[in-house]
Amino acid sequence: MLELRHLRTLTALHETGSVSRAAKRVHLTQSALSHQIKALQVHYGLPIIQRRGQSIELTEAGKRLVSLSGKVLEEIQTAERDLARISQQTSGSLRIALECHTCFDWLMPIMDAFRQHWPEVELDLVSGFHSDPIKLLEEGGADVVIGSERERRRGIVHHPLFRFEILAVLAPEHALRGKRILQAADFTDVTLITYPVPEERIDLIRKVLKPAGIHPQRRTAELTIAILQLVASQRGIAALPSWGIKSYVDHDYVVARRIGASGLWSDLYASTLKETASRPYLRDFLITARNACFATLEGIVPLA
Amino acid sequence: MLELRHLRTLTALHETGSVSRAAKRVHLTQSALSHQIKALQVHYGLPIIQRRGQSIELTEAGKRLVSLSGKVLEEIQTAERDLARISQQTSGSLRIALECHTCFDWLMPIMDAFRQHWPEVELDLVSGFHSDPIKLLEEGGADVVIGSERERRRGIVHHPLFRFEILAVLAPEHALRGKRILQAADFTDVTLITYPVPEERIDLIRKVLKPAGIHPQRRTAELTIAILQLVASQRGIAALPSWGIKSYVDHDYVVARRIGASGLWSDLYASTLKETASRPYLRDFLITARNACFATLEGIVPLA
DNA sequence: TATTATTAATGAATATTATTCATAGGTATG
DNA sequence: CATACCTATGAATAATATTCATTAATAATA
Repeated sequence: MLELRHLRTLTALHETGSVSRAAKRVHLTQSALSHQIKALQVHYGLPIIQRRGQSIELTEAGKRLVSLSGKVLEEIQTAERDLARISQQTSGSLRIALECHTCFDWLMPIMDAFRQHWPEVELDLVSGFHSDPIKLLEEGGADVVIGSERERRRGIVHHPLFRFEILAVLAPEHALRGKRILQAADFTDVTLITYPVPEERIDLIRKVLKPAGIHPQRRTAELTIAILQLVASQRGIAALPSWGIKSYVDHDYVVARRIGASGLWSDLYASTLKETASRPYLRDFLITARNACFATLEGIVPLA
Repeated sequence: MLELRHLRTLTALHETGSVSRAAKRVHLTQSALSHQIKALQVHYGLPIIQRRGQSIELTEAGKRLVSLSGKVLEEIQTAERDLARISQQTSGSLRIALECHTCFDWLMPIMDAFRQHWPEVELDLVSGFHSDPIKLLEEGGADVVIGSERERRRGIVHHPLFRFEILAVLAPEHALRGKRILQAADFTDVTLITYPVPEERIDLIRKVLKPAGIHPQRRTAELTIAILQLVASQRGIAALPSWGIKSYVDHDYVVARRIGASGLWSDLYASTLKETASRPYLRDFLITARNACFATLEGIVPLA
């Protein structure tokens, strides 16, 4: 018999186009999903997915179920928001401090949706840079910090968002374009174009260049698009999340290269005080954020 | 985590107003439902139901979930109809033969809904009386017979619908009104008002009066309301399903009395040929019919 | 008012079912 | 042609839902 678990699987399947990726998304094994799919197909006497070589494709029946799933899961979320409202603790503030510049891109639409769902909650972005953002939480200057730290600290909870890859971005005519993978040494004589944040905040420098003793020149820009313009016009190399540059790469405005053999990856967490973590609107924010990210950002991977 | 099973339980709970009755409806034990409810309440940190003496009441949270359930289950049914259409076998005929006169009352709205959901299926009522309605199926004169027989016959499947009680209906001033329960002997000198069908088709006669050797006078009428008019004007007693007369009893137009200590009950089945039974639109018809009946008719009980 | 019949809640035992593990076979890629 | 992916599958295991047995509470009945 059909259960919500199946619907959740279906959407994951639809969004990832692969059983194993979908499995990661719903925190199960590939085998579990395979069995689920099998059961559904037997139950309805219809194929739900179809192997397309390496990946899979949803059949007509599968797509119909995905559309069902979309509606149903959304209705459930709305209902659960109402339940949260019934149980009170529904008003409060959600001031978000962003450690990661590019996160603006995906955060905006989520914030818009959130404002609609939780009109009673005061939603804000905390601007400016903060050397110790976690301290902000403790001092009450913010309610959530979105960043990549996961330092264990009592009273603080780090909610995993996702893992993403940071790629080097070069002009299509750049001398290094021939290399499939860039190593630390390749950055010796280049100018690095970054957001205007301290060095410790830039993963490429902290995790790759500094350990290798390399200190390239830096030039900063506020906006992602500005950074890409500088890159395209040969002023230097940038290191940006794969999902932030996809459309530019697809249009050959710039090219992207992996950094190091297994790539440079970064994990994103939403950190809150323990007490904030239990607030229903915060939980809803996290669920929505994760869903939206997995639905829109390509190439990201779920975290434990 | 919320699953469809919980939603199905919730609606049953809502429609029956009792955990044990709801349990029967979804073919589980009372204990199972009690555990489900507990789990939900823990999960949402909210009470879902509230004891009101003997029976229960849904809390605000519970009602919200019921409304969710309604929407969701309906969407699922629509989706499953679409799946059936995808898998073909979607057209055909559904000619219904009615053994039970009163069934018109609940069947009509169901047929209307069915026509909308399955425009390709030819839907009809087979009129007239048939001494052996099952024969109709075998001869291809009908696709479903709704009646109370459950004679085992190869190639025929009997799908249980529900069990209902047949009550004696009297005028409020009738001499027998003082008795809580009527026995066979009470019918000795009364006129029985029935639909114009053979005696073998009238449960009261077949199961109660004939075994007791009592043969009361009969007078017939085509419509339920006509029968009730005759009863109200003291022309005799009728025996009708409890759900068919409820509103008349509530308005004191007539009074209803149980027949025999444990009541006179009748089971309703929808019988089809084995091959017809597997058609998706037939399955959908059965599910819809059962749901609609349990939602509208009071005092009916699920069958195995 | 005592008695009986119902009804719901609960903990422990059981049955069922989902999930994982281990593995095999298929398909791209270099 | 080897390697790295992917999916499918049967058996073993883990998880969980359900039942069983019992208690407490409430309503109906004598």
